[in-house]
Amino acid sequence: MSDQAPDSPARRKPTSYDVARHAGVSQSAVSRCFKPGASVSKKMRERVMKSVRELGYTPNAIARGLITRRSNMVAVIVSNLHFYPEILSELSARFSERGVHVLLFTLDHESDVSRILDQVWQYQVDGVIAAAHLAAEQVAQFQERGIPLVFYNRSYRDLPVSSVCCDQVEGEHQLVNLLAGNGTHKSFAIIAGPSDSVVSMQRTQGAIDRLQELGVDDITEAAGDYSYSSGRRALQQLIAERGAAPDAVICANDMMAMGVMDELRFHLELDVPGDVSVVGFDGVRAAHWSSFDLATIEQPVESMTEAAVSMLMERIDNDALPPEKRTFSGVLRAGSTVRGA
Amino acid sequence: MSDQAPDSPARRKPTSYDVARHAGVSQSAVSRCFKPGASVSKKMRERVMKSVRELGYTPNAIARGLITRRSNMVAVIVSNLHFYPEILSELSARFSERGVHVLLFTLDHESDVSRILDQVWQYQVDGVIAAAHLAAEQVAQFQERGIPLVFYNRSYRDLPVSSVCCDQVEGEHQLVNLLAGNGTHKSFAIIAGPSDSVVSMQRTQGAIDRLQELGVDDITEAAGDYSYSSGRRALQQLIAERGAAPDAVICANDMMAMGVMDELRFHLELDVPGDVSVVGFDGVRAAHWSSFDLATIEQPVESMTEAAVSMLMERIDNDALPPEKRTFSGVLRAGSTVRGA
DNA sequence: TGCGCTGTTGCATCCTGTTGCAATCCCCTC
DNA sequence: GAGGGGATTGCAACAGGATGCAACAGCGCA
Repeated sequence: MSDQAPDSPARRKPTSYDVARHAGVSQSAVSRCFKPGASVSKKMRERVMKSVRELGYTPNAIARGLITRRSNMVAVIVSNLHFYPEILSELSARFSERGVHVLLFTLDHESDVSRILDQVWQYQVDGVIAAAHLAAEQVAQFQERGIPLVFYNRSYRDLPVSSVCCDQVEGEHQLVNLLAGNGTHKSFAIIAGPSDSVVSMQRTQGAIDRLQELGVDDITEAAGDYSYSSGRRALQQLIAERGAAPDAVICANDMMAMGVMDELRFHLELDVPGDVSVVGFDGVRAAHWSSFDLATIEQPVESMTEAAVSMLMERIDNDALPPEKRTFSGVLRAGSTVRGA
Repeated sequence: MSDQAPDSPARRKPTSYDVARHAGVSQSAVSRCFKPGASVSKKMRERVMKSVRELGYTPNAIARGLITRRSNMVAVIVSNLHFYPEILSELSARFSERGVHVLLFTLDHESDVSRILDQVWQYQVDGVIAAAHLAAEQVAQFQERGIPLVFYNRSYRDLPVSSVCCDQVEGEHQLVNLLAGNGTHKSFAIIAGPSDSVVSMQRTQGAIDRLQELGVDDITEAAGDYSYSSGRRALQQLIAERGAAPDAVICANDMMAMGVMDELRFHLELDVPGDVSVVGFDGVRAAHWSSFDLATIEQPVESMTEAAVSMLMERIDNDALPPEKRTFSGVLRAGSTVRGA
């Protein structure tokens, strides 16, 4: 009588009720067969699973999430500019091991943040990893709503939030020590990232402080946006300002450092490190390539992602855990872009 | 009497019932205030919204998805190796414009696929973008379940599935024409990607066919895994086999081409393009850098992602739409790695 | 055979919104 | 003031599975 073909491809997906009817048991029995550790006899489980296979049943994670108040999803918020693909796939893999799924949010403009957060609340995620800048009142909303939040590679000195970072200041000190080791560099330039980036601020300030400790006072500053081309532009601007290239350029990240290297070598006909030394920060893949072999600080990405994931999961399982900041030391990679190193 | 502090941070999130009670209206009225185009009087909407603000209510997308059978989530499946960050953020942004969220799945090993698909079914996603290889029977499951699927940058010649591709064969023809244009190249090498990559197969076969059309018969082949270092290794192996460097190296993607360039220039002391010409495929950012300035085919990433997203959305809204394959032409970028070009 | 204990199972209710339908309201017209 | 019609609003039935509690089965032991 029905006008729907019994095996039409658009037929309704089977539910636990369908399975229960087919197996001649109650719906709750079916439910229990999918709950690890539930009290189900072997006979019951086999009977149910047989029907499950025959009907092609898959539990509905949405419905489950509604009643358990656990969606098993976490949001990962990344701002477009500074995102390394490795981190994202690393995060995704590690969450996946724990049966948790990643809902991805990318930010084009900082103004999107509140719109994004609205979405985050709606989707009932169990927790959030933020690799983007949030305002203090936005951070406060997480606390109000009881949603665990872990910052990745940025920390808020005066806010009680969890974060995983690489020690930016220590890293810059290592780089400056490498540069200053043999006294061949007199003038220094620093190319910062975007002015609203706390990480850039920490890195550049770390470098400046160490330089000043060592008695250097010829320091010029410029800023880019973390991209290759912005590194090149910043260098041009810097040289226009100074009238000559500095002895060493300290860049807030590797991308800009590689831009600087290419500008020096291919457009200004200067040798790296013969004429100018260059250092970066991050340890991205391309920095290892023979074309660059850049001196940089390698962030321990694996340890950092593992830490971020486990911190978040712990806080999802136990909401009484206080915020915690974990800082990892970066590893100096000397490369061959520093004169005399 | 309650032992729960009234403003404890862990208090239950307000639901539409709480809002309704607070505003003195029915729960369905609250629901309608969040449904665009629903019949709600201005007075009612204001009254409800006032309570919404006062209680800090956010609709629960999970519960909504349960009844509407639309989760407004799509799964994006990427296999680790060949993924460009740009594509992912591009996809995420375009879906976001349409109010759709991205659930990210990354594949480490091909064996993960069926486990991943299981997760995909459970999460009731409205559709799937796959930038990974699926077996024919896995593709069939999508049809059975009525979940729209669009492949990104890989197509199945003999399967009725939707896909968005760059024309690999045409692109290779352009590259070979560029190389062969002035008759200075006699011997050619081809570095393919992994053997299970259909894209790599198409690209290398496209190049070989065109070379043979032009009467070239000195062609050596090797394979890498799409990575920079595998390009270098493949070149070494190739030279060991031939006894000398070929006149031109055609690489299945840009990463390997850059590896080849670096191996040639920095380890074999050969000039590019003076001694050896190199071409890639993809048009990744680094290919544009002055260090490489690689001859390659630029995939029209924006058009392709837009096409993938709109194809998927159309099929989510209308499940009667037949599969469609869309192929975009790549744009030749001459660069400066081809002798005499 | 009867009793108590442990391990299973089913019942009923709950989670949070959405929506068809019917009741109601408001305002205007006659 | 009564009647009519469209716009609003509320009621109640879902969507699909989780779970506390009570009922019950099976088994060992007296």
